[in-house]
Amino acid sequence: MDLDQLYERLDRHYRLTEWWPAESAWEVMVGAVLVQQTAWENAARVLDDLKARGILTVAAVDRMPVEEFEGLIRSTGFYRRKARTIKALALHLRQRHHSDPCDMLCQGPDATRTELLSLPGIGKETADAILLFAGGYPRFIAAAYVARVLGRTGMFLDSDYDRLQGYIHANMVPNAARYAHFYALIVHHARTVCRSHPRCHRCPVRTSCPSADEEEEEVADQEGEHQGHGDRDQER
DNA sequence: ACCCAGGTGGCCC
DNA sequence: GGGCCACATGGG
Repeated sequence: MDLDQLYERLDRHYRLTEWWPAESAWEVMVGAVLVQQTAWENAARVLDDLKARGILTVAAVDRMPVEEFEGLIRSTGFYRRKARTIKALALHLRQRHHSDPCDMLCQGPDATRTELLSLPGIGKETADAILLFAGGYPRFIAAAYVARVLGRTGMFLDSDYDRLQGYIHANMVPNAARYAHFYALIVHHARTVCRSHPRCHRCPVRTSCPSADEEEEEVADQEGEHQGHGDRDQER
């Protein structure tokens, strides 16, 4: 199995229609920070709240005291660090790019990436998410989920960020829309099926996966989806 | 009461 | 170059 085959099979199986809803480059940037080590639903709630308050703008965040912003994003976890990161990003955009995210992005992927990585709290993954989803540049996000899925299928066993990203870039046509879609498929697949404890019995690529665990009991086979919490009567 | 979540940076060797 | 840790809330 190669990357294109994995992509086709995940696409045919999951049929995702949207993966990073955002109405502006700034919304992508804020979302990329808020979603760090957090479920997307938590970040999305905060984004909706900021939007409803009319403060999902560079200028509004830039003017706001950091303590106030912390309170607004608290439910996404790591809120002190994330608040400082987003404030630093807003300050950087005001000082260097007329508070316009697109003014930074239009410099091109390499210059933009260097600037993003110079900011506290923005690492390779967050920078590449911004480049891909806000800038439309074909940079694949070599997240932990990607390493897990490609590792289990045996396609690529190295989880080092740069080497993993290099593998994707070298083995897939560098098309931003395709990268974004493929990334979304892998994230969805890793969260629902290829989890820490994988559910191989419902995996669309199990016949091509050397890690597939055939003898998975059929417990949750039907769509019942009751999470029983293994909390049965303890003593025998 | 666990484990996991669309990471990053600091410190250690 | 890796391994460990703090950062923090929310959901299953």
